[in-house]
Amino acid sequence: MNAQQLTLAVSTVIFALRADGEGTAASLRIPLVRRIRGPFEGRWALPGGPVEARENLSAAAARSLRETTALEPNYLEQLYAFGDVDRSPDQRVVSVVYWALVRSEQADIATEGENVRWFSADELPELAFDHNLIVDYALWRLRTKMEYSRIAHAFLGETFTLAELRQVHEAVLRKALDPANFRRQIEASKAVIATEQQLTGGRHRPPRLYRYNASVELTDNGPLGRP
Amino acid sequence: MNAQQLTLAVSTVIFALRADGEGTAASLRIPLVRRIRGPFEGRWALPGGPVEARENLSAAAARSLRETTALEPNYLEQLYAFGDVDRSPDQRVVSVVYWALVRSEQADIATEGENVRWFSADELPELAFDHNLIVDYALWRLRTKMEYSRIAHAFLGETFTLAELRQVHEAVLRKALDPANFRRQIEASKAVIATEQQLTGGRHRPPRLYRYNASVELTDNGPLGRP
DNA sequence: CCAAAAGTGTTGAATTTACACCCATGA
DNA sequence: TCATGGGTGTAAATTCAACACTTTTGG
Repeated sequence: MNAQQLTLAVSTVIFALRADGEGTAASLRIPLVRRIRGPFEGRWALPGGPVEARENLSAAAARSLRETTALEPNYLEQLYAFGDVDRSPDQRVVSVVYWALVRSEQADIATEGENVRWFSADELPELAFDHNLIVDYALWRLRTKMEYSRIAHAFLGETFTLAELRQVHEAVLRKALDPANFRRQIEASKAVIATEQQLTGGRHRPPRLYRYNASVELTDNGPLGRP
Repeated sequence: MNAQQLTLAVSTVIFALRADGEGTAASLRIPLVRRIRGPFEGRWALPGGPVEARENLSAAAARSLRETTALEPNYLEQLYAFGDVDRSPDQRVVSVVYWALVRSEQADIATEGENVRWFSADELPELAFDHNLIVDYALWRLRTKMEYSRIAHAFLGETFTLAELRQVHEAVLRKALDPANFRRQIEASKAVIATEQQLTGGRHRPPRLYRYNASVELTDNGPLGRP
């Protein structure tokens, strides 16, 4: 192996929940950056860049993410290493891809300009390289993991109502969930702790606010622990 | 990034089910190779090697596995990319690690010599680099996946009895399973097809032989399909 | 009072688990 | 015939899913 022949890079699929307009239900959105040089110049691509010699892979992912979109992820996990010989036309590039979740407030702050734009995760244009496949795989992982872990909390703030938590699940899984059964499931899992506060201002009975139970891991990654 | 500073390698955790002696229950075993140069000279390590410039990652894993142990895996899947800065003392090495399953017959053929030896997966010596962590993670993935996929078939031959299939599960999960309920679970999953043959020679009622149902994928890897 | 979402209760269905029991073979 | 694992039956326990109903607020 040899640097002239092989490059190691990181890329990140960033997910946020954002509503299109007022009153619309939130949907999964990801930020993409426009390529300013070839190959695939002008096409949209995942944020990323080369790995520095003295930088861990996850640090490289967090850095390139900060540099291109100014986002601070709430959750970051390695997705897969993509390294097929022909995935980049000129040189050989092996990309270690991460996926990240950011809070809605974060996503609003994120710079959106000529070269950074948010897209609906289910309706992407044709992207550079094999990035469509990568996003599809990240989406699949997110949806699979939503069903058996607590990652939904990474989309929410310090306190939240059970309806908000349920809406996260509904937006990601794209299906309605029974509020009564959802409540019991969450309570049985001990993933949340009830606070004494409630959220006022709605035109109905004020819901109780909950807090994430820090003694329960977001996900079980076995011996790797929190990545 | 630069070749003098960063090396890309592949390693593989290979699992086989082998009985210690006659009549003993089979247990999970993995082959390791002895390092013949520094760092960690003399220590046992996972088989692997550098990625060739014009070779896919999975091909590199299969090749290095063939070259060091002469094994042909029945199942091969990417595990994780390990790339912490300090995981190798001298140079920076990023390893894309795969895990593989081989049949018992294969494992018997496998060369065992001065520099290749099979170890019980749960009682390993102190290995080179971060390879103990890697094996622990691979074990965790194998055990997790055994519960919701059909990878157990990768340990077995063309035809097998349900008792043999159950013993694979029991050996990997290290717990006894109810034969009656196991049978119903497997039959409900449509993962196997009954043949007309039965296995004679036992000192009891001859069990029916089954065949793996090829129309059911071994595992669901979403958009990645079979790796 | 009414509408709307919060929150509780209840019931039947589906799934899991434990274990009793019959079957077919070799010795 | 007996021991042994193959294979079937069944009932209790647990979990899941659907939905009725009560509560609490704003208007």
